[in-house]
Amino acid sequence: MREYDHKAIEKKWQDEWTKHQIYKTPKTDRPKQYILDMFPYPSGSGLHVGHVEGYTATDIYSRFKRMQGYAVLHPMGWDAFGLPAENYAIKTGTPPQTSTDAAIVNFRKQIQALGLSYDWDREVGAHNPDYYRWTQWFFLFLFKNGLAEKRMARVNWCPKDQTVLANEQTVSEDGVKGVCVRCGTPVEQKELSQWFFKITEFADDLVKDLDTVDWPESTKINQRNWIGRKEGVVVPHVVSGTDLTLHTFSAYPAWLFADTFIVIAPEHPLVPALVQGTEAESAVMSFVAAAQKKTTEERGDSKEKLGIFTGRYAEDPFRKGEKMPIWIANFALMDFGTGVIRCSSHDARDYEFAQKYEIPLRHVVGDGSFVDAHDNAGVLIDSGPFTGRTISPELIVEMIDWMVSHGIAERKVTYRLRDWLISRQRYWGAPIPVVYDPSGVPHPVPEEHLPWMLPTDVEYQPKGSAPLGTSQELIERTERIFGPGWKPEIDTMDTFVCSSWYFFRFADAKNSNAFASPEAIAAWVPVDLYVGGAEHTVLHLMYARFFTKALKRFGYVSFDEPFLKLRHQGTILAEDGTKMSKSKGNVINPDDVVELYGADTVRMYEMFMGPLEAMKPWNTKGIIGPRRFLERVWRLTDKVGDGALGAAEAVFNQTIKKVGDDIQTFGLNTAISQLMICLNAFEELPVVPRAAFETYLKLLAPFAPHLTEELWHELGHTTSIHLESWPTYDDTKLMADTVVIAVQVAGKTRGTVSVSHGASQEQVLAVAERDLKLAQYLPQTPSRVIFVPNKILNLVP
RNA sequence: GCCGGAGUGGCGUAAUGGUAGCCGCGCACGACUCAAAAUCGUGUCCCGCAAGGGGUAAGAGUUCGAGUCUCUUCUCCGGCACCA
Repeated sequence: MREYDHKAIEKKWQDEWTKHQIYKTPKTDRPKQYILDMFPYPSGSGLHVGHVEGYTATDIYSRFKRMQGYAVLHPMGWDAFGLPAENYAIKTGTPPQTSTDAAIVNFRKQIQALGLSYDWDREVGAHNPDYYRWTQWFFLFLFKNGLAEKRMARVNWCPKDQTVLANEQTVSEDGVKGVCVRCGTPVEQKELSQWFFKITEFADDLVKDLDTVDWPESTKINQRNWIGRKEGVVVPHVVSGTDLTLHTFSAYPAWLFADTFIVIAPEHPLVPALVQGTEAESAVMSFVAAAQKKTTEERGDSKEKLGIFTGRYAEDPFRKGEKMPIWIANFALMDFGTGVIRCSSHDARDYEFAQKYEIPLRHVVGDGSFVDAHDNAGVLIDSGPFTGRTISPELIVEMIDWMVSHGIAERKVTYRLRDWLISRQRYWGAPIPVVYDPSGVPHPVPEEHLPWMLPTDVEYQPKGSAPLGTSQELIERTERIFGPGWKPEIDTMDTFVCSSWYFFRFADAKNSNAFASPEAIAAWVPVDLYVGGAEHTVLHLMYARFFTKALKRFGYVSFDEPFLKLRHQGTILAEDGTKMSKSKGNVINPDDVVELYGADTVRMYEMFMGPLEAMKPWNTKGIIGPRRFLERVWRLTDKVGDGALGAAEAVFNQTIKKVGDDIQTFGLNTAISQLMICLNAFEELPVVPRAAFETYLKLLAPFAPHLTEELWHELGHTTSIHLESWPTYDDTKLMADTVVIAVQVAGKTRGTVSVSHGASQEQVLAVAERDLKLAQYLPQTPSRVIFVPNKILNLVP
C-alpha cells in the first residue's frame, strides 16, 4: 500500500494552495470574521513552538469559519522594528534592515511550511516606509489633537543600551524590577525632554469598556490593576507660618479623623519652599538629594522607612486648632495621588514610620491594637460627628458629603496609569516626524513629507545620544525642506506605537491615501478573535485600545474596542518543566519536528497537548500519538466503500457535533480526542461508508489540512476540501440505540443495566430487578426514586 | 501582603452536579517475524484470589448523588505591590 509521505504531500499542497489563492480574503458580502494573531517580532532565531501553538489555533478557527460560510480575514505581518536587530548591528555592523529582512524571509518560510492559511497579499512589516509613514501619521494625528506633547520628565535610563525606557520596560522577563527589560542592567533616573502620548485622558474608558469585551477575566483584572483607578478625596492643608497649601489624597475617607501627621515625597516640588529659611533646610535638602539619587531598584529593594522632619506643621481641617507635623518620607511616591499623604495608626506603613520616629498616634476604631483601614470595617470613635457610627459603604458616602459641604475636602479620582513615554534614543524604529525651528520650537513634519524616512547613514554604536543625530542626510534634508537652522527630532518611537494600530492596516494593507479606508475599517474591524501570549496582557493591549479610543473620539471609527474576543496561548515548557531558553539548550525547533513528522502531526500534537491557555511541557515521545492517528486515517482509505455505519452511527454524529462545538469554544484538545474516538469506531467496521469518511475528512481538515486534502483528491474530488461546507449532524442519531444506565442505591453505584435508549423508569427498574447481582441491593420500598433518563436510576431506601 | 488561576494514574489530560480516569504517551503480555522495527490484539488508579472495599491536595458542609457547589487549611503558578 502507498506510504504516508508527509514531505511530498505537504509541499505539493502548499504549492497548490498558493497557486490557486484559496485563502485570499473575500469581499464582505456575507458575515465576516477577522481572526488575528499578535504579529511576531522576526527574531534571528526563528519561529518557536509557542508561535506554532497560537498560529495553529487561529488557523483551525479560520478554516472552520470559512467552511461555515464566513468571509474570513486572517493576515500575518511583522513587528519588525526593535532592539535585537539594532544590538546585532552594533555587534556585527550588519544593518538592521538586512538582518530583519533575512529573518522575515525565514519566518515566512517556516510559517508556510506549517500550512497556515494566511492571506499573504495583506502582509505588512512595521519597518517598511509604506507602513511607518502611517505610524508617523498617527503621531501627527495625536499631536494635532493635543494627545501628544513634549515635556521634561524624570525617565528611566538604561546606561548599557543608552536609551530611555517606559516604566513597563524596567521589569525583566523573570520579574526583576528596576532593570532594563532587554539587557537586565539596573535602570538609572535622568531628567530629559521627551514625547508623551496622553493615554491617561482615556483612563476611565479604558477601565469601563473592559466590561464590554470577551477577554480572559485575569487579563481584564491585570488591565484594571495597571490603570489603578481609585476614588477618594483630596484634602487641602494650610501650612502654619507660610502661605503654602498641601493637598493630600485619601482612598479611605472614613479614617481621616485618625490622622496625626503628614508625609511628603522627597521629589515634591513644594519641598524647597517648605523648608526655605528654616533650621531644617540643609538637613532636609541633603536628605532629598540622597533620596533622588537612588535608582528605582534601590528604592524598591529596601523597604526601610526613612524620613526627616521638616520643622513645619499643617493645620488639621478635621480637628480645628490641632497641628500635624510634616515629614519627608521615602515611601511617599510623587507618582501616585498628590505626593502628600495624611498618615495614621491604621496603616501598617504609616504605623511603622511613626514608631520609628516616635510620632504620636491615635486610633478611631478598636481598642488601640492595630486595625487596618483597608478593611473599612469597625465602629468609629473620636471621629467628630461620626463617632459611634459603623463603617459601611453608605457611611463613607455620607462622610464624603459632609467633608465636601464643610469645605474640608473634594472628591477626586486618581490613577496609577501614567502617560505613555514614546521617545527612544534608538535607531531601529519609526522616526518621530517632528522638526525644530531655530529657536527650538517643535513643528510637525507636514503630511506631504511622509514617510519621514529613517536615514541609513548612521553610526550604530551608542554614544549617549540618539544615533539619528549622526546622520548627515537627515540634517541636510531638514534644512533643505524647512530652512537653515532647522533641526530634526532624532529620537524614534517606541515599537509599541507600531503595534498599536497594525490591525487596522490589515483591513486595507495597500492603501496609500490612508492608514485604512473608512469602508475597509467598517467592513472588517474590530477584530473578532485575537490570540497571543499572555505576556501582552498589559502593554500592547492597553496601547492598542488607547489608539482605538483616540480614533473614536475624533470620528475615524465607530467602535470603542479593537479586540472583541481575546484568548491567550499558554507557554510551552521544555521537557523538564522549565522554561525553554537558549542558554539551557532545551529549545525545541519546530523545523526539526516538522521535518521528522510533518506539519499536520506537529499541528495536531500541539493542539492535543492540553487546553490552549494552559502552561504545558513538551514531550517528544508524545508526538508519536498524533502521528499514528494520521497514519491510521491514511490507511482507513482502504476500507472505504459501500456499507452501513451500523454501530458507529451515534459516535459519528456525536463527532460532527462535538468537533464543531469544541472548535467554537477552543476545546481543540477534546475535539482531537473525539476525532480519535470516531476513528476507533470506524476501524471496528468491515467497511467505512464513503459519505461518512468524506464527512470525517472535512472535520479533520482544519487540523490536518495537507493529509485531508490528499485523501480528498484520492477519493476523486478535483476541488479543495478547504472550500467545502462544514458538515451537519443528525440530531436524532446522537444517542446509540442501547444505553448503559448506572443503578444506584442511596447514591452508591451498585451496577449497570443495558436498556434501549429512552427507556422509562419502570422499564429500567424491571431490568435491574431481573439482574441477580443487582437485585440483592435494591430496597423493597424505596422512600425516593431519582431517575435521569439514559443516565442513572437511584433508589433511596 | 493583595488580586486571579490551578491541584485528578508513571506522564499530558478528560468528565451539562449523575458509573472518576475518556483520548493519547509510557509500560506489560500476546500475535506477526529467523530476528528487530512497524503494525495489530489484550491489560494497565490502589488493596484484594475473589466477593468487595478505598480513591480526584487535607478537612468540614449542602445534596438522593460532589472532581464539579459552599466554607476552612495547605501547596503550586500568574499578576500587582512602600499605591496613601
